[in-house]
Amino acid sequence: MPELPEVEFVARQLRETLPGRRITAVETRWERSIQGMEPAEFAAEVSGRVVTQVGRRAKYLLLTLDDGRLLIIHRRMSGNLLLWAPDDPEPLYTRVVFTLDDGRRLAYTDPRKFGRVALAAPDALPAAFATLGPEPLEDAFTPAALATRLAGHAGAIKAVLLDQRVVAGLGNIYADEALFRAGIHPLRSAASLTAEEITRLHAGIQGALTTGIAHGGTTFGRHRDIYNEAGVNLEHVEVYRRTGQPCLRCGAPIERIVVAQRSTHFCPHCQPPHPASSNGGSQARRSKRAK
DNA sequence: CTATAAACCTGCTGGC
DNA sequence: TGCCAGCAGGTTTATA
Repeated sequence: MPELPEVEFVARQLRETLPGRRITAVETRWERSIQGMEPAEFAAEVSGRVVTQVGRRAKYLLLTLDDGRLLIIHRRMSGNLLLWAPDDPEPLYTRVVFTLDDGRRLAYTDPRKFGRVALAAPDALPAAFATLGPEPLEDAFTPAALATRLAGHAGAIKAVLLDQRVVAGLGNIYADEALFRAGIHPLRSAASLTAEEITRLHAGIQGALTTGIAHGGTTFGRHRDIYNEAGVNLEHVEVYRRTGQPCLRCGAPIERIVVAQRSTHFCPHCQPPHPASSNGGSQARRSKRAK
């Protein structure tokens, strides 16, 4: 479930709460939620450590410990991190519990059990980290950088945007939103996009992500922040899960197709299938015959 | 390489 | 009301 905005929002909350706190105990309720070592070893290694920093890379949440190692959490489809006050009952679907030295606890909850918690040294990160693409909200991510990443990918742009090696952090919601903002059909070949389209896509990616973060992420099911509050970005999405509803720009009904096994939503008028001509985005009209 | 499917899991929703 | 098919924010692995 969580994509970059949902992970980033939670990282920001944890950053105000966790640094300086010591983890005094770790309990595992579902063994496979711990990756790479036995739960007992994990508990022994993590217990007693102080959290010094909170960070994020792609959809991974990174807690730096005072021995330099990283607690790496990936929520996958249904994971949440909930701050759990001493008097409250244990949250549903709790898989791992971190007890803090102020008496509060941080619960990793995950009904579907896809998410993973791991401990790793900075120079021995999980293999996936080595191939992650650029962070789309960092300065180095320019339209030219995006163009470089897309070059050579003949597949559908929607599928390419979901590839974490191309750009890190986009998932199904924000890929659809970014393509709508850019006026690009999800089945267009990534390699076929013009420089102008890539510039619009770059802006669409950043716009969709920052909007998502500003609204606490998109919740239509399970995403919650550390205080168990839902994000409200679902009220601000333009195409995701809006099948059959009128496009907010032109009124045409939003369509749903399947791309790379994922539900894909787009406006058939604002995101035309083939060429870049007759673009619904109202801008980009004249550059066609310039050459 | 690209592409598609299946696996990992459980819960929720909508249709009949 | 009850049951069942289908769907869900992600990633990895296996197969063409």
